[in-house]
Amino acid sequence: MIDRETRRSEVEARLAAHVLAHGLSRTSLRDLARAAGTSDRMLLYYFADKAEILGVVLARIAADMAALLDGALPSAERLAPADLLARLGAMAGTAQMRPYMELWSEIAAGAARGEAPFDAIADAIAAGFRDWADARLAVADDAARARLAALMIVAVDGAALLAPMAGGAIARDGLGALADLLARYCS
Amino acid sequence: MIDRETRRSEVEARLAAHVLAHGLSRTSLRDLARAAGTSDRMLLYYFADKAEILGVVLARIAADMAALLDGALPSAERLAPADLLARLGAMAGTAQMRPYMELWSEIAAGAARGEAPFDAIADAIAAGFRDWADARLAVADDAARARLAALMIVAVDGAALLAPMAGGAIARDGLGALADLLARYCS
DNA sequence: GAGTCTATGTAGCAGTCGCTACATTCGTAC
DNA sequence: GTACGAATGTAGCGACTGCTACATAGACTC
Repeated sequence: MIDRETRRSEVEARLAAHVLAHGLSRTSLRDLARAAGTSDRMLLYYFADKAEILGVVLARIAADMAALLDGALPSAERLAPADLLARLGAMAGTAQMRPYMELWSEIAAGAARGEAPFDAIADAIAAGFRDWADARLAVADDAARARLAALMIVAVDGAALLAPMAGGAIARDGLGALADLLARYCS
Repeated sequence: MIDRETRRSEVEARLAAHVLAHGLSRTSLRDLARAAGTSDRMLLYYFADKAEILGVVLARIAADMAALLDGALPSAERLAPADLLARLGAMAGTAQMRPYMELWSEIAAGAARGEAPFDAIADAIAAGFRDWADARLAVADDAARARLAALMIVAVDGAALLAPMAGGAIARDGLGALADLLARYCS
């Protein structure tokens, strides 16, 4: 027999892949179990209940996304606002990144209704986003940098939310207009 | 007995109020019926099935929101980008407007997964937003105005999505930073 | 080999879901 | 009054939900 913790970790990884691919709508215990190659009975052996499953899985996905972001743009180099926005916008449109953004908007919508565990996780993810941007902006003044970091996140999240609509035109035009503004501001 | 169309319209209004207040999570036929003061049996007498109910109700809510926006800021007067953003941001934070924005993020999340009827409705709402902003921006060049309108919508939607997180700080700071940028650009 | 603990299967409970068959009441036309 | 169609109630179906009681199989200790 295989060690429980090892097996649980494997299951966790498969669950994360499934949730990332299919969102939060198809997450009954039986669906999740099928995706993880086990039974609902075993899921509730590894985890206390469904809420713990979602919490653990979403936390893992958030960590994966953070690692992906860090890998794509190391915190060592700092960019001008317009450049960082361009990089962010390009990354958010990537096939690799899109599932994360779609899931993120689902989590955010759940958090808006105050549903657990989405509210806590959404808070952590949003703060992570902002810190990530703050650490990569080449802006001397602390307060100004924090505000610009917030703007980056607001714009990219808004674009992600609007990406499916009107063929992505609104998201594209909005980010483009902001990039123009930022370029003017920095020169 | 009351005329069927009259009764159906009354039910529709109550359903809209309920969905607006509670979002899409508590929308079982029995929940909806209770909120409308009728029975699930009667809902399926007025409407073909649950999908039609949601479609009709969401369309009605979207129309209400459009009317609310028009009433708050008539299309007669055109504003500078920074001013329009300030007005939009202030309105989105209103107690009257918040339920619409929360529901909007739920609809957008559903649309991102391609679920009917959210995809079609989301498209219509997003286009309405953009046209609304476009008709109120005091910018001479058509292309530039369209891009700025898209930016308004992207920013306000991003802020709405992030409003529940970190006490609203990210949304507030992001919109503030953008307002500064726009003010500088316009002067 | 008996006893014990962990891992897993089987079966099912009580509740909710969308939806429907059937029966009944009511207003109206004749 | 009677016949009829429209409106409404009652009851339930089959599928799904999260979760659990019970049984079993295997590994380990003595």
